Formats: sequence, structure tokens, C-alpha cells
Amino acid sequence: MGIGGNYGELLKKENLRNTKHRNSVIEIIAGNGQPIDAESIFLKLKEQNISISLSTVYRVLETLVSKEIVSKTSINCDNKALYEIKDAQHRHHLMCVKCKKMLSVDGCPLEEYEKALEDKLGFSIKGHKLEMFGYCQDCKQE
Amino acid sequence: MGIGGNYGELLKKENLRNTKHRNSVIEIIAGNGQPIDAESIFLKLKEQNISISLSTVYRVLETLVSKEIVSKTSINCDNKALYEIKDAQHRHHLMCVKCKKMLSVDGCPLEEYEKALEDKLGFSIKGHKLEMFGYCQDCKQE
DNA sequence: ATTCATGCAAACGGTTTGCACGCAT
DNA sequence: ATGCGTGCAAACCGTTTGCATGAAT
Repeated sequence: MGIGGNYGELLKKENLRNTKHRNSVIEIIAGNGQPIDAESIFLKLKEQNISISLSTVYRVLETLVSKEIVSKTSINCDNKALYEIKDAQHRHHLMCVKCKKMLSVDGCPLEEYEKALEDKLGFSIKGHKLEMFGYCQDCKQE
Repeated sequence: MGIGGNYGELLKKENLRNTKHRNSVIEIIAGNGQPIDAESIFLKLKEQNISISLSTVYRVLETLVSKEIVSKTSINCDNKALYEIKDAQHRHHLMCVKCKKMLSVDGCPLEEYEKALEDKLGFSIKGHKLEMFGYCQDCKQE
């Protein structure tokens, strides 16, 4: 079955078959304003009457991560992996510990700091994980 | 059985019973230069011929974390929780992705950045997780 | 004597995998 | 026609829990 899906070219470019499931999973992740876990993707697809198995969701995610279409974040709320679309922007997140909402912040304050550390420690830094947490505007107790 | 253990007073101060196992677990964590996971603690104790069950290790860890004697980090290499002694110093880690060695770095470059974000986003930041990874001096490929 | 810590084994929950079938190429 | 993608169910693995026993207070 050929799919007219939005992401067909993206998939083709990565030598991946253009399946309905892959398209749908990418669509959910891309359309979600914040990182999302595998089960939520599964449930959102079910809401759209798209039948998919949870293991397929995991396999699709694994594939998309390996092709760097999606990135797996480390926020690790409740020991669940979270996924988001990988675009050019380096980005970090603030998570509200009360309502679990997440805000994204473009850019990164660590560049010079990492350079200084590299010089000082002889370590070659290739990446980092930074997540911040606290209370969002709505949940802030005065 | 009374134990002369080094950490008896610390435990007493927190209204925790002074048991051999708690002492031993704290000793392992405090003596380990870097964050360590539950199973490694279990194995190190076994090496010292201290018989303990893995579930006890987890329960001791839970207790120590709740009393803020130990902190549970988020580095999450291999989906295992890591634990380290909690002292006054705020600290981050660099992990070598090849040999898995970790370096600790005292201090934190994020204070002003977080203040700026709070002002900009109306978010009240209560903490963060920052881990950096790359290649250590020994594993650096030229 | 009372309360809390421990060992054991079973449960749990997110994730992965083996296998047979089905669809994209 | 071929090989990759998928569903299902079972396995996996770190962690948690229920229950009966044992040790600290």
C-alpha cells in the first residue's frame, strides 16, 4: 500500500520503507509540543483508530532514533523513555514537577563551560544532558 | 548486635537503626569514587563476605535517599539508577562513553542561567540534572 | 516486648525479542 | 519474489513488594 504520508521522503532518504505506521509515529511525535513516551504514542494512535502494537511502536522508535530523525531524551520521568523530533536546534527542557508539563528552551548555556572543562581535565566532551525541573507558572505556590 | 560502625552516629541522628547492612552500604558508596548502582554494591559486599540480599540493598538505598544521606543520580547509563554520597557540594559528572569512567566536577555553571530563565518564563526552577559525556584522556582517539 | 530490618520469592512495569505472517519494494 | 515490517506472546531486567523471620531498641 502506497501512502501519501508527509514523511515518505524523509523515510526514503534514510533508506527506510514508507509504512503507515512509521508515518503515523513521526506525525504524533512531531505534532506533540513536548517529549512523549512510547505508550502515549500508542494510545494516541489508538484514538485515531490506527491499530498498531506497542512493540511496533518501540521498534519504529528505535529505528527513527538510529536514523537521527527522533531523539530519545533522558528526562526519565517515571522511568519511561521520552522521544522528540530531532531538529537543528539544540534544546533543553523545564519540567513542572506538579503537572508534568514541559517547556522547551532553545539554545544552551554550556558551550564555554565545556570548553573550559576540556582544557582543565583533558576530557573530550561530546554531549550532555541537561534537564531542569520546578514549578510552572500555573502550579507555582506563592 | 551492636556495631561499632563509622556511620552509627549519622544513622542515629536520622532516627535510623544502626545495622551492619546500612553501615556497609554507606561505606561502599562513600568509598566509591563515583556513582554506583545497586547491583555493584551488592557484589562488592559479597566480595567482602557480607551476606545481604539485593532487595535489602534497594531498601537501604531508598531509606538513605529519603534521609538525604545518599543521592540518586540520573545518569542512567544502562537504565540503572546510580547512587552517591550526598555532601554539601553541588556537583556534576563527565562520563567516558568508552570505559564508563566518571569524573566529578564541583560547582555548577547554571545559576545565572536559571535565574534568567525564571524571569523570562515565569517558571520556578527547583533543580536540574546535568551530565556530560565524551572521551576521557585515556580513551581519547587522536 | 515492640518495632523495624531483612531474606526470599513472586510481582511489577517498561522494554526487547523470537517467530510466523504480511506488506513495501 | 524478496526482504523488511508487524503482531503476538513470552522473555527480560532493574526494581518493588508481601510475608514470615530475626535483630535493634
